[in-house]
Amino acid sequence: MSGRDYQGYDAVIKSPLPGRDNRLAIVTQDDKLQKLLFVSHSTKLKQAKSSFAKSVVEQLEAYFSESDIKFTLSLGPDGTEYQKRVWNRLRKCPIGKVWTYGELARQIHSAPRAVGNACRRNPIPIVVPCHRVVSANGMGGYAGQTSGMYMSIKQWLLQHESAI
DNA sequence: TTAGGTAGTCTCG
DNA sequence: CGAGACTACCTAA
Repeated sequence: MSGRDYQGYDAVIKSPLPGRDNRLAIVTQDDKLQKLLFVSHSTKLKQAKSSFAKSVVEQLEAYFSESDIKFTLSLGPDGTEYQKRVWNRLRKCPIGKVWTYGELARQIHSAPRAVGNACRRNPIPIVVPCHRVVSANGMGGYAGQTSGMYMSIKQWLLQHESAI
């Protein structure tokens, strides 16, 4: 078990996402959301440990039930300057809208491949909506994969948001 | 369909 | 550091 084990999580909740990794583990630091991880359905659930973690839980649950809520959480992801530039820009992508890697790249004067690299390392999926970035011809990837369970999650999220 | 271009990051040495 | 490899890509031919 490398990195944090589940005891390091500030909360673990159930989600309606498809697949085995349908629980969400929340990691905060100094009242900022630092990571959101897809963890296995066998991971122990955990009550929010702080009032900030509780508001993360509430907003996620609202998102799953209504799909068009806007997250108002301060974020503190670890990453390079460039990665944070990509993630910050991505937060401006409205619900129900989809950008291509190329479109996002033009907005920040970069290149599509580099954008894909940064999205791949997004530590806060859903809240930083990397599922809204697709390729010009296909779906792109999600959570580092281009097929499999995480792509199903990406599709689920897009479908959820288009069904407003 | 593929070749070549792109920007950022990672891995060796 | 430096070269080379590796991407959740894109465009032109």
